Amino acid sequence: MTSESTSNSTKDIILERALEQYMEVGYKGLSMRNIAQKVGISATAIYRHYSNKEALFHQIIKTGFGTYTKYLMPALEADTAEKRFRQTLENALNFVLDHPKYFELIFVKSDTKDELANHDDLRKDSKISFDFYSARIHECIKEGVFKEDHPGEVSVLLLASFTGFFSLYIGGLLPRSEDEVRALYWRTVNRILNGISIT
Amino acid sequence: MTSESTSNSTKDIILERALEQYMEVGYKGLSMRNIAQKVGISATAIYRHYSNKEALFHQIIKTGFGTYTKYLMPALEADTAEKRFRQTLENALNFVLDHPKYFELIFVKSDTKDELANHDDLRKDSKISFDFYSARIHECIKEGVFKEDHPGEVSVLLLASFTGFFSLYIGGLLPRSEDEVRALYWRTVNRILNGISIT
Amino acid sequence: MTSESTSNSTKDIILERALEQYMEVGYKGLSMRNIAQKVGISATAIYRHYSNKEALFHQIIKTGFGTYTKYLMPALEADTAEKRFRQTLENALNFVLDHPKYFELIFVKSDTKDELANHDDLRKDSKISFDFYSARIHECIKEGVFKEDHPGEVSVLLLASFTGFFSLYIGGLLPRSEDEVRALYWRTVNRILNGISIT
Amino acid sequence: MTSESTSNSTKDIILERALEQYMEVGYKGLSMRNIAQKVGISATAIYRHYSNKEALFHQIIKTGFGTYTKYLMPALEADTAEKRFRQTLENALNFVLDHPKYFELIFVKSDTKDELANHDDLRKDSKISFDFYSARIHECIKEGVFKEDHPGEVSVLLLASFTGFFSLYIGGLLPRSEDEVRALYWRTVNRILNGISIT
DNA sequence: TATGAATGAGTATTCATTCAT
DNA sequence: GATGAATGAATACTCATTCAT
Repeated sequence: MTSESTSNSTKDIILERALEQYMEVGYKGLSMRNIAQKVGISATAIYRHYSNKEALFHQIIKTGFGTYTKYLMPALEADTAEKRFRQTLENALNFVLDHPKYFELIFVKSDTKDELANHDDLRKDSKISFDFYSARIHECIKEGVFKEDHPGEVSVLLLASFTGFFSLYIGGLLPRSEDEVRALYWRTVNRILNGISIT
Repeated sequence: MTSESTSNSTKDIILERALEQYMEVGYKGLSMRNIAQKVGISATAIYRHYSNKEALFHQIIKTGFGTYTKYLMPALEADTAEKRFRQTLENALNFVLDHPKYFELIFVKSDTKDELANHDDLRKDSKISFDFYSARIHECIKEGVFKEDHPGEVSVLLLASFTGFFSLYIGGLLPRSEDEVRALYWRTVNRILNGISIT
Repeated sequence: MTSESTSNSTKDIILERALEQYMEVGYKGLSMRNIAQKVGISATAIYRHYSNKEALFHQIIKTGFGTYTKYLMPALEADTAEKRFRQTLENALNFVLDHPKYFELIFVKSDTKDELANHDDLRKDSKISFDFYSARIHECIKEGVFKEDHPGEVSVLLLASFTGFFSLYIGGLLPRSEDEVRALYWRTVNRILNGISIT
Repeated sequence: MTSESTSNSTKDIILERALEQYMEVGYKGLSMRNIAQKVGISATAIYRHYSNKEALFHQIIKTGFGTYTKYLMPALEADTAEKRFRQTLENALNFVLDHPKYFELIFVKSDTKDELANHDDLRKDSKISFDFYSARIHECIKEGVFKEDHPGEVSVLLLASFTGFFSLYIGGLLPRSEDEVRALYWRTVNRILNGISIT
């Protein structure tokens, strides 16, 4: 129960199966019946644990953001801004490789946006992870690791690049082997940091 | 409304409303009833124009790819590799600003991937636009506009960056004003080309 | 146009295709759309020729009875009761072999019974063919070809036997070759006439 | 209502009403809505008991064959081939009088043939009853009850006759009173066994 | 905690038919 | 004679949810 992917209670198993099914078919395709079948309980048993479909979905997103934050946070333990920044990139990569479905849920699925728009608590969770990223970049600029530049816009650039990179990975357009993806990731990071054009 | 995507036949109106609704709720949420209601015809009248829901969706995607390609192609008229590359970026930006829903459909929605997986004709359409992008980058490397580098990996970087940038825009995380987005886009392009770190 | 199975007018072609489709799927499965498609005209064009689905079906049955009667009648030309009886059996067999679908329509399909129940003209057509049969049997008893027996009950026996025989044939439970069926038919007729048990 | 086919569970009631409706309108005309209405439950409640329309129809046929077999089997207890044969005829008659709709379903309806063609288990059920019939006839020939004759062809004759007789009964062409039909049945049986013609 | 029965709204789709052309 | 567009009713089926047990 303390590990982020293992759990034993029926409630947690429902959540896991629901996440899996959601990633396949989206919110509208998410079916209490189908989840129940995968869990091995009756459809109505779910209502013992979640008051309705939306409450269950809400919990899926909440768990996604929580897991993401758990991955990012340890980067704070490094002792320089650059190390904290690079560790954040490493942690984000690990998150995506470990939980591609959560990444997709958080960064890609539009259902999530709708849910964010309507629920303050989720918006707060979302802000935490975005801000973490920005803070690392601000640090780097402040400490001279990056060129003197507009911190918000550099954040945009990096966030866009990494989100895009992961999207390509999720979409199956990058090499499948984890080692290859890791290596390509860091080469891509370096290209972005150093630029690709001649002058 | 004055843009080139407007048309008057019932068939085209259905297509437009279907696209709109698809972007809100995905394939599973796409409802023939609902489309019909928005168009102002009976639910079954749609079948006069599209044989079924999937045929309608297929046409949505096909039109999306077709429109995208129409935006990209004119870049070939420029007379240097770099100009063709920059014009391609410009055209892609215009496409996203003019047709954000088509962008989302093509680059983000997973339903589209399923459809691509099952239909050769769509896969061909998809390949055309991806290859166009790659070809521009290869040219630039070959002609010394970019550093000597692995062309495929530079493609990955650029594709990831722009896809990510547009995703942020679509997701509402960038300034709304078109002028501001355009300016930010080009500053971001330049940062990627030139790098952001000091050495 | 004078032959019972060939015709050229659209009206007749519709009738033929409708009969074919009816035999496959029954009245409820009979579809104006589907008939039209087989004929090669639009669904609504049928209404130029038949005022609605029931009128079309009515004509199918009427044609079926008419054709059956046309097969039976020539038996009257034979010069003895027994010859007329045997010729009637021969003609009925020919009708079934030539038009198995009409046989099925007339003797098996319950939709036909419904239609008969509601339409006097069809009931009259039906009576003509049944009476023809009975009349041949009455003749045979009267002229001593058959044992002195209850004519109505002998009719029942013969009608049951031949209807049943044809049903087995239609149902695919008898040999397929026409020659074999013909031979088996006559052996069966003789067994019925002569009995099968020892005493 | 006091007969052995009545039962009280919703599942069984659905089956009975479905059978009734099927006999009126055939498979295509069989409507889940309509069955539900007759049972007095909502249209969708049926799916709690039968996974879909075909599963329900399948069960109808299966029950029909099962019932028929239950009627025939006790004939085996008689102690001579002739008695077993005559008892089989008696049992078949009882089956038809008790369950005319099942008879029609099994021997007449073409939908059943389609279903048989596609489902091994039903085909097996069907074979059991046909073989039972044949076996009784073979016995009779072997034991000299019938003339030395081709057993398969005698089977055809008898099967055809009785199927045809019952068809006439079902079709309303025979006397309605059960006693009269029983008497006519046995007179017809005797006529078939003994022949009707003079020589 | 869990289940089975049931419901009512909603889904895609087919159909006979009408109407304007 | 024929068509294409459209309609409204009907069909099988799925779904979230409630309730009694």
